[in-house]
Amino acid sequence: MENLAYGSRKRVIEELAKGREIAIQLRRVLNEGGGDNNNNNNSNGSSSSLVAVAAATPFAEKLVKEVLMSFTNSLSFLNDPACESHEVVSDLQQIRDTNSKSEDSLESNCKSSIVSSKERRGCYKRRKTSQTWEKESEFPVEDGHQWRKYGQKMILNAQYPRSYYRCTHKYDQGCRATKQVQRIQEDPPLHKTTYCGHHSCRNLQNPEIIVDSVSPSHDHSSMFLSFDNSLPTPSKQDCPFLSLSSSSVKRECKEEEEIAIPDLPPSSSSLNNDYLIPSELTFDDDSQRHHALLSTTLDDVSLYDSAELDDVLGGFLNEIR
DNA sequence: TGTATTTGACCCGC
DNA sequence: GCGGGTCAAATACA
Repeated sequence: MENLAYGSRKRVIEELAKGREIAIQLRRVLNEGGGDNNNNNNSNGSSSSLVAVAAATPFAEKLVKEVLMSFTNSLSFLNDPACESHEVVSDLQQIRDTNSKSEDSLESNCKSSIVSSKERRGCYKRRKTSQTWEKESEFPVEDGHQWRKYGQKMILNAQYPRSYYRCTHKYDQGCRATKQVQRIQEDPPLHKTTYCGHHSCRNLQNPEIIVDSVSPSHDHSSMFLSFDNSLPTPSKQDCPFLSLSSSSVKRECKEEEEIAIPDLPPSSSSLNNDYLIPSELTFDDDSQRHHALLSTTLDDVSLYDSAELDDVLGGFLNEIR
């Protein structure tokens, strides 16, 4: 964010602020419409709240649509090549190219294109420091993704070896996500997991949306989202990037659910369809839970219960500022 | 037999 | 030159 030109940065802040205000309105609407289930547990509460929710839904949809529009605009501003960090461009470009060029890049990264398999050992282009974030937990965290261990090393001044994992779909889907797990201490056991890069793969094992992030104490530059693109791509009628549709999507509430600023798609000028940012709005009236789902053909971002929107957007603003 | 893990070698950034 | 990240052959496992 530090690299943002002042004008674009201002616009981003304005858009996010606008989105936040709209989200606050939305929260009120949803709460008034029966979002507060705890107060509607009497015999008539459920049906009446459903009616209220149904009545409020069109307006709520409109509000959420505006929220999503704001986010989309913000993203498009951030996609301005002048604003986008070199790092992200490079990283995403590599992701984009991976599927079609994985073999080529492997070769091109070698000093010699004609080498034996034995000589190719260790022939790779080490990624420059990319966006990372860390989690500490008593046990290595189950984050819903499939990982394959590809290395382990003793680290200087570290008591325990560090394990290296890559996404199982590195080769079949070109996913470049990796993580490192290192035990920090024995008793009580404590592991630090460092994630590097985000998943561009479909997570077939666990289709639910996983949001990886950092605690507030972490540097915001390392904030990241982990996405899942297993959901259908909505149309893009409402704006070049945005559309609304309806489906039923439920999200499991996880203990460590956090929302983070996603890394950005390539600049809009170079966008191909894979990187457009449509969005999807979901209202699950039956369960009286409200969700808005932002999805991209590459990634999906899920939001939430209405009460979370304020926090989420407020967090975005704080991060920007 | 196919897949995952282990482990030493290799390469790159600092 | 050193330390850390990745590769890939060898090995383990289901």
